[in-house]
Amino acid sequence: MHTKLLSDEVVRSARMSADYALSTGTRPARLFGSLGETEFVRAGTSIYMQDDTASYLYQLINGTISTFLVLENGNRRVTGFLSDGDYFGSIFSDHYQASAEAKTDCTVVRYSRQRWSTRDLAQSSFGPIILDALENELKIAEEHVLLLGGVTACAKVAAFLLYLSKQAARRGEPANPISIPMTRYDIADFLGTTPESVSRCLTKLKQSGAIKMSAHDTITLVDRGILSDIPRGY
Amino acid sequence: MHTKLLSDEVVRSARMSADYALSTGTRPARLFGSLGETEFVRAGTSIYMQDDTASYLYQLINGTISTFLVLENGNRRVTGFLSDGDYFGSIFSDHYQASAEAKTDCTVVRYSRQRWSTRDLAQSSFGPIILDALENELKIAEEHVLLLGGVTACAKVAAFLLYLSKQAARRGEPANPISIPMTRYDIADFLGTTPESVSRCLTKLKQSGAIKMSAHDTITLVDRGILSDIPRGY
DNA sequence: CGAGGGGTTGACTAAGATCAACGTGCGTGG
DNA sequence: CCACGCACGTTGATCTTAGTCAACCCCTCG
Repeated sequence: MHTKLLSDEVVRSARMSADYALSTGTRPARLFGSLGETEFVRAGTSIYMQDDTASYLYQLINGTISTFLVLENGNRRVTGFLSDGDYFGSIFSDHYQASAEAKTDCTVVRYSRQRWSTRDLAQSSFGPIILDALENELKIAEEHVLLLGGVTACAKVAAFLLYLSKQAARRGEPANPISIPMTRYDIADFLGTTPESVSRCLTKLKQSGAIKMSAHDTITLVDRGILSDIPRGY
Repeated sequence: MHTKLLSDEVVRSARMSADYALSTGTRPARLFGSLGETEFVRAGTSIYMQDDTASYLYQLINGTISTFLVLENGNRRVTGFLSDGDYFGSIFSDHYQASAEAKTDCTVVRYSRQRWSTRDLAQSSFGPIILDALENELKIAEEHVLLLGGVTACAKVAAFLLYLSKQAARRGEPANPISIPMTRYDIADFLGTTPESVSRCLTKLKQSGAIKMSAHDTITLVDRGILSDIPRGY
């Protein structure tokens, strides 16, 4: 236990980039510095499948990725939409708990887990970075719980739009005309509703003037007050 | 960075108890060995409130605790029901993200966070234990997402009963006549439904022979097959 | 040009939220 | 010790919401 896994220099540079990124409000650009392999993934491509051996730990550098799982009854559940800087890859498990799929063209850094286990890495000087990854995963799940707990479908959809806007702001993009890289089916499976309901709610929000839709995948948030507090019989 | 915070002896004993507990299928009895203060909490008592300064990190030794938060619109969301061994107390934040309340008489160990931050502790020899706590928090949130994503209210309630049974088995209690220490309101706020719906679903499950209720807070799971796969028009 | 996938809308239906009444157990105070 | 209040639980009646089935539009791609 507590073996020295990596050279101090590599560790220092990785930490530096992480600190820098955090201080500027964006996310660290690299997980393991030069140790990770950068990979480019085309939109619509699968990155890994549920139950596969978890050979890599990933960090998303650029783009949007969805993670989802298929239940025994055949239902699909989207467990998260990942944004720049997010870590993914079932950090505690030796098999992927969900499938991961690129919704846009993406850049990811992947790091082989063959040689070192996550727990060993956490013991090494990389501990703080592993902690960042865990904090990240936890925040995603907690945010998801809040969205899923919403009372009406419209409340969920509105909260989801605000969530996307916050994600965009986090990675330095303008928070207002937000782009929706995922399909209505993805959104529905994420929010625990149906694509039809998502569509209807967007229409209602559009009619009430809360949002504007320039295209199916481009939405402008006009009145955040309405979005953040959808009344019952909206 | 990486200062030696705690004596090796204390660390070793804490690790030993954690390893022992994990190997027997139960949870570690103590987080920080003799460093934590043991506290007894009466049923119905608040342990801490949302937005308070997070002075302590907690581990539940015995009993059931619920964590919940109140949204701006006044809605309450129960974010988790904690069981023996579970860690809680907003590990990454300096203010509690939710309130915590004892549903039964409880024994907890609390550890002051005044002197050492969580991240510093993770860097110390306690790293593995902090990792356990994080893995624990993550599992709770992921489980919650699965329950909340359920299609019908009855499916959620049935899944919730199986979840409680699994929790009971984890802490070595018999998995079958399960005790329900929380109210229907708590369950409803946890599952994203209403107390009336919870009650109705339980009645249906009782009528179909899937469960038996000896009291409001004692349920026997009779047919787990029914519970694990509730059809649409149940 | 046709096929297919995603998106929207409409009509219908079923699930569940709401409002309300009532029952039960428990604790407190007369 | 009993009576009362109160919180929780259950059940019923009603009505809103949203899931389902279906048609149609639009766009892209072969």
